[in-house]
Amino acid sequence: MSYNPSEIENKWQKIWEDEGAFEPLDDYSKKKKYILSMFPFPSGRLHMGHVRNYSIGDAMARYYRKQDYNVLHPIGWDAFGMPAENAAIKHNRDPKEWTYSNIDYMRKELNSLGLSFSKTREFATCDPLYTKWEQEFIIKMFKEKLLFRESTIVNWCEDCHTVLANEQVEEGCCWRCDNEVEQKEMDGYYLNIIKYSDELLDDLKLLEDKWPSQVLTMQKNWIGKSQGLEFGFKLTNESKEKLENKFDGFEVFTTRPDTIYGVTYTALAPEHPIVKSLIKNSLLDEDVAQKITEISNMSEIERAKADKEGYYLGIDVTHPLTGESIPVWVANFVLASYGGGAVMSVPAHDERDFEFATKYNLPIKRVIEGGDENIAYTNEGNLINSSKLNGISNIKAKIEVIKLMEEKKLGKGTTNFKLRNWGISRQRYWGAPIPFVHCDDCGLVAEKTENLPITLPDDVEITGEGNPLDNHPTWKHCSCPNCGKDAIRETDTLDTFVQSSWYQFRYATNPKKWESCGIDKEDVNYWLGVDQYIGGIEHAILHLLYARFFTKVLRDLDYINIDEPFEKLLTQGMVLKDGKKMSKSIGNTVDPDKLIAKYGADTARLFTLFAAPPTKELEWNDSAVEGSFRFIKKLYDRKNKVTSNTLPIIEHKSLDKNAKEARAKVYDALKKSEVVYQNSFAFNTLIASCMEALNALDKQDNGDVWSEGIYIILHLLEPIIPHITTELSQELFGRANLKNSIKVLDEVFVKDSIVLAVSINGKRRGEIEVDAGASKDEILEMAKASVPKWLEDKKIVKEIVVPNKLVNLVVK
RNA sequence: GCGGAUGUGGUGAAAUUGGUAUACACGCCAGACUUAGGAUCUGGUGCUUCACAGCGUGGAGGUUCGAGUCCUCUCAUCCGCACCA
Repeated sequence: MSYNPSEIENKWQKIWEDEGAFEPLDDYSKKKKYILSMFPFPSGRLHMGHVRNYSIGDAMARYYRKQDYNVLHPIGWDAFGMPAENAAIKHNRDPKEWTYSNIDYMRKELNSLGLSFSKTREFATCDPLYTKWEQEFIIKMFKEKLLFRESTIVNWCEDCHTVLANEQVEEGCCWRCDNEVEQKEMDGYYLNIIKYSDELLDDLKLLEDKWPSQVLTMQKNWIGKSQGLEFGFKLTNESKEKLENKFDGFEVFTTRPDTIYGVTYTALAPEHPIVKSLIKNSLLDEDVAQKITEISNMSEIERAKADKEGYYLGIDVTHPLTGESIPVWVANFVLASYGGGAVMSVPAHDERDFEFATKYNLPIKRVIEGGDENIAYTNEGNLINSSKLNGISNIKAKIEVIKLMEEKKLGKGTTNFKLRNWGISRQRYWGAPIPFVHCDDCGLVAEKTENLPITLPDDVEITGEGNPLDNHPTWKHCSCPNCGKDAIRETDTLDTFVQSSWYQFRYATNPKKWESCGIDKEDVNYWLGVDQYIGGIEHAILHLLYARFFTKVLRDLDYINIDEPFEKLLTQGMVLKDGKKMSKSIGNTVDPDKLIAKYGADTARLFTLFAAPPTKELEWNDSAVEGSFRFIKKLYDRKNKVTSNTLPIIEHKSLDKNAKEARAKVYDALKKSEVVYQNSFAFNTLIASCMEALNALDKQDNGDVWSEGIYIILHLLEPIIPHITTELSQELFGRANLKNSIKVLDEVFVKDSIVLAVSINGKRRGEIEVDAGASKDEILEMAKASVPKWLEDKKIVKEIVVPNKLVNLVVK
C-alpha cells in the first residue's frame, strides 16, 4: 500500500481529538514546560509564517511531552483590531461575525496541520469574559495611579482614524497602514511605563543568552537611558516682563554638563509653552509666528528630514554660572517630548548646535581642548575657558559640574529616558471598551467592578467616519457609578496590545476558574515563565516590551509573583519566495491549505523545518518540498524492513561493517536530538542526520538493525512529522517508541579501525586506516609510508597526531 | 550617524575544543526500468587542468604544525533606531 497522507492525517487528528491527547495535567508536582507560539490575529486564512511558527513550537511541545513533562501548549486568538472594522466598512460585515467565522475557519486549518494544542484553553481576546478581567486590571491600575488621562501631543493616523503609541510609529508612518502620522494634541489614557524604565532595562540582564541579543539591544535602545544634569535657565527681568511674568525660566537636560561654560544660546521646541505664549500674545513678528506654526504642523519624519531652522524669540536667559545673558531661540530640531522640550546649546562641542550656530551666526565658544576649529569637537580633552575647572579632564568635569550645580542648588544630576508613556486609547469600535465614565460632578470615574464587562453594542454603524461608539445614539449615555447622575461613558477602546500583554497568564489559569478570576496566582506560579516563546522579530519592541511591562505591573498589583513573562525567546525568520517576503500584493504567496491537500501536513512541516534553521529566513522552493515528500514516502516504504516489534537487543560485534555503520548513524542522530530539541533548535541538522541514518540503513540488510533504526528514527521525527511517525509506530511497535526517551548506546560508536587523514604542512595528502588500539609510533610509521612522494628529499621537523582525526607532518 | 547581525558550491545549507571544508537536500549530468514520465532506482557533480597538480568559506594581513572557526583592518548586504541634547 502506498503512502496516503490525507487518510493517515485525518485518522490521527481524529484519534488525538478523541483522546484529548494534548491537555495539560492539573498535577503540579510534575515537571513542566510551557511552550508558546505567538497567537495569531484571525485575519481569515493561515499563511506560511504561521505554519513555520507553529511547526517550531509544536516540535518543542511534542518533544517535551515525550520526555514526560507536563506540557502547556495553548492557542488562542488576538481578535480585536482594525481589520475587522475594515471588513465592516468594505464588505458590510459585522466585525464580531467576521472575527468569529474567521476563527472557525483558521481553527480547522491549524487542526489540519496536526498541531498539539490544548483544546480546552482556547479563547479569543474579544470574548466578553476576557474583556471583563482586562477591564478589572485597568481599573486597578487607575486606582493605583499607574493609569491616567491627560492631554498631550499624540501620533494620529488619519487613515485608521486613531491615536498610535510611539512604538506603533515606524519611520514616521503608521505600523498598520503605512500612512504618514500627524502630531495632534488630544486627551488620552496612558499607562505609566516610564515608572518601570529602570526595571525594564535592568531586567534585560536576566534575559541575556536566553533572548536574541538583537532584541535585547533594541529594547535597551528604545528605553534609551542617559545620565546627565538637569538645571534651570532664569529669564532676564526684561524678558520676564515681556512674558507678563507668566514664566520664570525653563528647565533643560544635558548629558554634557562638562561643556556648560560653552553655552552660547538656548533652544526651545516649537511646542514649548513659552513659544506658544509668545505666539498667542502676538509678541513675535507675524511671519516668524507663521513659520513656527508651520514647523509645529510638520510630522516628525518631515522635521527629521528638514534642514535646521530656527528663530530668535526676542527673549534672553542668564547663564547660571557666568551670569552672562544668553539668547533664547526656537529650533525645529528640538523635540518637545524629550528633556522638557528645551536644550542648552554648545556649538563648539555638539554637531547639531554647531550647524545651527554656523547658519545663524551665533557665537561658538570652545571649552575643551583638541580637534579642528572648523567642526564641532565631540571627543575627550581638558577644559579651557571654564573658570575654576580649567585644566581638568572633561570626564572628571562632568561629575564636578553636577556637584557644583547641586551645591549651589541650581540643578541636579538626573537620568532621562527616551521611553514615553504608553498611550492606550484608540478611537475605534472593535476593541475592549475603556471602563470609565465622565461625570460633570465627579470627573473621571471608574466603572463598578460588578458592572463588568462593559461590552460593545451590537447595533453599530461602521462607516469609517469618526468613532462608531461615539456616534452610537444611546450606548454612551449612562449613570455615574459614583453619584448616579446622568453621565457619559468613555467611547475610546483599548489598544489591542493590552490584550496580548497578559494572555500568557490567562492560558496558564485553569479554565475551570475563568469565570471566577482573570489570573490564578497558583496556576501561574506553576506554569510561568513561558519556557519557550516563539514569534516574529517584528515584535522585538512592541508586544515584547508591553508584555514585560504588564507582567511587572500585575506583579505589583499582586496578581502574580513573577518578574519576566518569557524565559526564552526564539525569533523565527521570515518566509520568502523569490527573495521577497510573501505577500498578497506581490502575489508570491503559498497557500498552506493547497500545500496540505497536495502533500499532507507532514511534508509541509518537514520542509519548513528542514529548509533553514528557524531563526533564519526561509526561501520557499517547490522542488525542495517534493524532496521532503520523497523522504517521507521512503520512510513509509521501509516499514517492510522491520522484523521486530520491540527494540531488539543487538550484539554489535557480530555485525558486518555496513550494519555497524548504520547503527552508528542512527545513534548519532539520537545523540544529536537532545541538543537540537533543547538548545540549538537546528531541526534542519537533526532531519539531515535522520536522512543519513536511513541512507546508511539502506546499505545493509540486517533485520534487527533495521528494526532498531526505524524504532529510533520514528521516535526522533515524531515531533516534526507526527502523523506518519505515529501511524508507523502504531503498526510496527504499538507506539511504544513514542512514550519515553531512548538511551544512547555508547558501544555503537566504538570502532575496530579508524581512518586518519595524513597531511603535510597542513595540506591533506592521503589517508590511512589504523587499528583502534594503534600506538602513536605505529600511526606515524604508517602515515609516513602512505605519502612517500611528499617526503622525498625532505626533512620532517615536526610530527603531530590528533587522535581519531589526523596526522600532520611538518617538512622542510 | 548610532546599534545589531550576516557573507561558505548553480541553490537551501552542514562543519564539538582551531584538526580531512561543502554533510543532508534541491538542481544538473549520465544510466537502468518503463508505452510514457514531472514516478522509481543507480552512479556522478566546488573551480582550473588531458594529467601531475594548483586554487578554493566576501577581501587584505596576522597568530598557529594546522584557521570557515581566533585577532587586526577592510568591503558588501540586511535589519533596527534615527536630530534623544
